[in-house]
Amino acid sequence: MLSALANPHRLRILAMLKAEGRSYVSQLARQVGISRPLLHLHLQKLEEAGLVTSQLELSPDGKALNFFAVADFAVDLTPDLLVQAVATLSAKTD
Amino acid sequence: MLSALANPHRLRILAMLKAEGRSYVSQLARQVGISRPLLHLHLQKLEEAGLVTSQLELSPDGKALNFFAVADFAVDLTPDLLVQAVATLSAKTD
DNA sequence: AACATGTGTCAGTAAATTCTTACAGGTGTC
DNA sequence: GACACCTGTAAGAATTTACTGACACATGTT
Repeated sequence: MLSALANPHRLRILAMLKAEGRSYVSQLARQVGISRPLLHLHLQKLEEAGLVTSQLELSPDGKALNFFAVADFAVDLTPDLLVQAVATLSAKTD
Repeated sequence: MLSALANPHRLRILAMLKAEGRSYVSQLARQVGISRPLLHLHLQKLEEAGLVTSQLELSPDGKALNFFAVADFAVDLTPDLLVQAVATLSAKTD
């Protein structure tokens, strides 16, 4: 999840989605100013991290649009929380 | 700062420092189980991000030891905060 | 002097990410 | 059918990040 946030493009995508409320892939690509395949990749990572949600819909003229929106996350980033996170990742008995 | 946290080694370093209170480079390298030059690199990134602090001291037998400790940070990771962060990074007038 | 401890840095390589280009499929309109 | 939209994926290039091994320097002990 932290690696998903460690990228300017992805932060910009989140900001844009937050501003727009929701947007579909091609439109969002134009808004952010990056290619559609690249956006698709970033959206994948964001969705895997649970930071955005997708919802496939049909427009009035029958086209399939994949809408994305920011998930409602809230994490208190402190040293203590990171200690817990590390315990989760590695079950090493040093 | 987010990229500094987006790495298992660095999270482990923070966890170890939090557990030990403080530690110097060579000792910490042994504790975490990575090479000293590599640890040095990670500590650099952590310090640049303001997540750790360093303090050069002299041991009783005259050796210069560089002690590190975790900084007392607290960030509330929410969509709204990220929007602010993006505004800081890019002053683009779209 | 040779050794063990500590500090840092630099060059080259390995690996992971990021990005582009090209492809393949869908529906509706001219 | 050709075009305009939309969707996805996959291969290869380019870039960034991570890592190793060697070097240089310092102090105290054998």
